[in-house]
Amino acid sequence: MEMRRADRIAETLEGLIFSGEFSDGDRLDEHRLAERFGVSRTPIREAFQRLALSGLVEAIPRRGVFVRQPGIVELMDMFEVMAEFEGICGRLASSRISDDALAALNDANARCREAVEAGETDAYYRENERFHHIIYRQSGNAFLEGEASRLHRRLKPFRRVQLQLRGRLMQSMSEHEGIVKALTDADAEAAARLLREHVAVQGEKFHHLMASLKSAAE
Amino acid sequence: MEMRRADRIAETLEGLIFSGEFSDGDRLDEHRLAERFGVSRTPIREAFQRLALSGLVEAIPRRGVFVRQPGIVELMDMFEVMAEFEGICGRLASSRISDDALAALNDANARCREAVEAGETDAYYRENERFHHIIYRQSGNAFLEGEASRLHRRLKPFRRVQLQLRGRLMQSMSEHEGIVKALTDADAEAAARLLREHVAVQGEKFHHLMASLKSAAE
DNA sequence: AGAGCAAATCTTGTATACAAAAACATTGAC
DNA sequence: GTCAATGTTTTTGTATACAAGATTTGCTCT
Repeated sequence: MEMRRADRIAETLEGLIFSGEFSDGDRLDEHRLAERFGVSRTPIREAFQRLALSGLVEAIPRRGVFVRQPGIVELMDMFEVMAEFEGICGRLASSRISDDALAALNDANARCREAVEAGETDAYYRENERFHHIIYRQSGNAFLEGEASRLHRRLKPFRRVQLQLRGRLMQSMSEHEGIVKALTDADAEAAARLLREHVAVQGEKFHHLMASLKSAAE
Repeated sequence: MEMRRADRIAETLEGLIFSGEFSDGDRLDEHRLAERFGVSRTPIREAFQRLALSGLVEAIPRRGVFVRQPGIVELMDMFEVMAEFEGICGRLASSRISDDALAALNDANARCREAVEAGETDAYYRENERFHHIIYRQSGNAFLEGEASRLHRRLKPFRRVQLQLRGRLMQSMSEHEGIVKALTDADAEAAARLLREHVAVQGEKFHHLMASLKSAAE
């Protein structure tokens, strides 16, 4: 099956939720969305199931589907797990990583640096993502790679906010370099620790996240 | 939404796949299943989506859905991640666990011991599950708890095979006791290490898993 | 007889029609 | 005026009908 149409709709809806067009608690009306997308209710419902499984909406039987943005507590939990994922990937990758991948990491990092110097947040964001995906892949565990990618993707909109923190880009950059060094030296524990700390939400990052959530809730 | 009917069907299908009625590569026919369950194709398709998201079947567009049992490599990857999950839960729980939960763990362990002595594999299996779920919960991270439970559930049929290993029950028991001790002492690193090793597939366990997979493939 | 093409058949994906349940509003009683 | 009960109206869940793509079969041509 798969229904390409439903897939496209799911993606679009995801975007609409992230962009804030639909916010927490909103009910998603099948009829309205069907009209809006010019399709019947069927593909809309299929799209809903996708979103429900990825946790973006909650489906209450005989009531409808509701947008469900994670609260601060859930978000912190998710970041905590993400940090652990990164750490595990790093630890495993430190002994399994290939020379090509190390080169690719350095390459991604170089582009990151260019983006920072040019002040291009979007470019930095893109290369940062590439950097992390390489490490997931080099964990040598396809299942872990999938799970890490899934959660990374889910946290995307919130991380984006974080990276806009002034001065954060530069710090993030230097952390990347430490991580590459640990991986190059095959220092498993250092790679795990640095990656965990790189992603962990603490200190100033925490307050910034709180603030962004509050403003989004208005 | 949620469709109670589709839910029941998804569960039933899951059971049929685990029980071996449908095996790897089989196509699941919508018409046939609809007839068999006495419903229309719609709920069957909804059930398929659930199964696809939990990874039990693969949906190929315009081709159909196919049962997709994990191979040995994928399975090892999943067990590796499960071991890490357990370790993380243990590390977090060691500082967050409540006295009530510790009592519950001891209780579950006592029942485990009874089951071992009575030779009741099923009872042991049930209590073992309870034991682990308590630890997931006590990680104090609801998201982590959910992810760990999900993977635990997915690996259920394979773990069951493992526990039938002669003498494994006894060893598993003593490992449980070590874990409870580490948690009681709030020894984070010991709890993490013991739980990781408890779940990790290595040595004899690996060979047994291999053998069970081969026999299932026939 | 075998390869290639075309028509028929089967299967998936989508739309619509229908049934049941929940939300809503109106009416009536206290 | 408020609360409850009942009837109306949405809205979800399911069935069926229809359309488009894939597969298979059989025919033709070499």
